[in-house]
Amino acid sequence: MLKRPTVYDVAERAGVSIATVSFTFRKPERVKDSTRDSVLAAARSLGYVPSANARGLAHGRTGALGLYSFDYLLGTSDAEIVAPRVRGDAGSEVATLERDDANGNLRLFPLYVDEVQRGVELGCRRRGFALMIGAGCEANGAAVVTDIAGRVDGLAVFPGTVPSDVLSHISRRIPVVELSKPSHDDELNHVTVDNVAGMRALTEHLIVDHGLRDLQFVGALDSSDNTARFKGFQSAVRAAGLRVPRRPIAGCGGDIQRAEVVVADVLSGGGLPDGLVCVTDQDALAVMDALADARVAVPRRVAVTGFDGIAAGRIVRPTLTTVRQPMEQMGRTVVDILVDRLAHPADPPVSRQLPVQVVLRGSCGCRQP
Amino acid sequence: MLKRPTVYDVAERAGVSIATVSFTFRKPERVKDSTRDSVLAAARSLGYVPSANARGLAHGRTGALGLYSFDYLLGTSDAEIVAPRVRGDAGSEVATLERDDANGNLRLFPLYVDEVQRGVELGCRRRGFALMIGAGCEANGAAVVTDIAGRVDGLAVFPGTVPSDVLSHISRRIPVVELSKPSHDDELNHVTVDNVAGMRALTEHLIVDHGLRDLQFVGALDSSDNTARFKGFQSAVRAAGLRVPRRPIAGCGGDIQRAEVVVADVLSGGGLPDGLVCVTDQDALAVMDALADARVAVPRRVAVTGFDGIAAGRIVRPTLTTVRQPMEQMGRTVVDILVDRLAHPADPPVSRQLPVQVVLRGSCGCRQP
DNA sequence: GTGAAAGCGCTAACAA
DNA sequence: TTGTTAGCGCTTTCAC
Repeated sequence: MLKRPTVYDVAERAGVSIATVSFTFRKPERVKDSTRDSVLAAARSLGYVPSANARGLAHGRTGALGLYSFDYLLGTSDAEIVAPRVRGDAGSEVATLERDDANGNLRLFPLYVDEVQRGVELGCRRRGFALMIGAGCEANGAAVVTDIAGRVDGLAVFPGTVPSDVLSHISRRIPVVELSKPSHDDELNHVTVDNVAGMRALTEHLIVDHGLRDLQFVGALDSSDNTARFKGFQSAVRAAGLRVPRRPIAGCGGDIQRAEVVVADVLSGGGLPDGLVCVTDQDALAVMDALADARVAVPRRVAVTGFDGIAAGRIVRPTLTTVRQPMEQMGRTVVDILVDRLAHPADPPVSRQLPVQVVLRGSCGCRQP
Repeated sequence: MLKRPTVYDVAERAGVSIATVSFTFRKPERVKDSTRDSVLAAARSLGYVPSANARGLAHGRTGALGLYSFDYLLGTSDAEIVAPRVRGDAGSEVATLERDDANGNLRLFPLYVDEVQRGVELGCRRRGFALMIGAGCEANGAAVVTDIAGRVDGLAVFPGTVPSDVLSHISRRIPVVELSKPSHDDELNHVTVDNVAGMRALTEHLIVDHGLRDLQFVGALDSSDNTARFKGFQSAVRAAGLRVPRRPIAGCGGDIQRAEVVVADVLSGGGLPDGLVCVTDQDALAVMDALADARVAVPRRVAVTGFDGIAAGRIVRPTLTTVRQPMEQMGRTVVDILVDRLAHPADPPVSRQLPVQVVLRGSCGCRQP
């Protein structure tokens, strides 16, 4: 392990040339059986593992795809790091936890990004690509994503994670898919969902089936996804002849502290509306938490809805009415696009829009909490 | 994008040598300000992204770590693939789902491997490594893992995913951590948990606090983790002076069909024991499902317990009593070991054992279902 | 402060 | 069928 064996070592040991070693691994059928056997034997005895790095360099392709995502994990749970025990440490004690509440204690994992990533993993496997994943924060984001871009044949990024100039820079080198953004006239490929139609359908449901009249939209319009959702909301409200909120209530990004502020503002301000239509599930879950703290019954006194369809929405009580994105399918589609782009580099960028699905659960009043 | 720009292109454009270009990116302080500016400008106008591949080759290190895991994802949900709509496709309809049961419908994601992977991701980020992930099946496993091994500086694998001869082969090239296996006298590093103590404590709880006398162990002894858990179970039963089952009841690996067979066997065989101590949460969840189908009340007529602490155990009713592994911490520890090995290649392999935690919930009778 | 040149480990013509 | 050889894009002494 000190000096990693190379083709040269194997060739020498087997008494052949390096080309023959290479052939033995890439096109085994082209070398004589006896040669192959001796090369394989030499490789085995040496512990030879071909360097995909060098191969990629020579061949012009790395055979890997990259995925760059949010850094929402960072700083999660350093507190829980405990000094690890050494094996054999006498009497490694076992702690016992007697209370473990499903609701509050449950982390939101898997989130939207996790489920999309899962789809990407599936896609890569199916297409025979390795997957390189990374995430960064504002500070080092550009550096990290550029690093990854330098390692792969194609890259997928979540929206809002990479400055667009960095992205367009990268896309001159390799194909890039940006998730959840409409196609500008840019050189990027896109995978989106129908945010407008989804949010419109959900809002219509609140109005038509539950007879709600006074609806407010909660969430920051800091992404095109969110903006489109607000448009869908407005359009449904307008079509019903109701008063159309000009602006959303500030969101909380899933942060419970900020959700409490939001709820306090709503309560002290114009009073409670009939429904709070949240821009994401994470916003909605935080808002529901804050409402519970404020003793406001959901859905009886106010309906709450989300958007995304993350797993946690099925777990909370009341269960969360939402619009589900086909997250895994989005991930697979990303890979399909990238592979296709690799095969046809000259073709113009593509944009695929996937359908969404309204999921009616407890928080809108459809089912018993 | 057709011809990816290289150092040569940048050097030419900036009117400097390739060494200067390289220096500009690696040691910016060593080039004159004006030179750096012109190189950066050239790089920008060309869309230059350094090839980490080539750098790795020249430098001898890739700066990436690898994680190889189960292929439990494969073949998951191809059925749900729908023809994607093209953007602008008029009236992308929105389906509405009115029933969405939390229990049955919920996928088990995130599983044990997902949570460990999360820890690995965190660790990589903290240590400045990229992460390459992959998984394979029996058929192509060796090829896939070798491919990954050829791309990274260090590799982590889940137990039972890679034949040990392949692993020891790889470990001659790069440091390898195998999860959840005790240290043999091998050249691999290991991260384990205290399976014996955990299962012993859980079993004691059933005996002492719930007064259960007739306990059976459910699960295949096909891994050292599982074997250790069985040992812990036996040891607690023996210490209590109860009859010690010589062999476990065959497990089901989380498969509901096979769980039904297991439950049918138990019912038709010696009759229902007081408790079914399952080797993993997935086994336990499947067994609970099968028991529910057979109208056997848990925990009233039989207690059921698991091992791992996956998220799904908090969601099912009754909630699952189990032993929680510190999965995220295991992932972080894996990275720590790998990085350390890279820094001190001559040191002997290490083994870290992490503590576990008994989590008392509904399925043993501790809380209301 | 900058350039020339020798590799890093492998692939793929082209020759033999 | 196998060997020779010229790169792939970058880093890194060592001169200048």
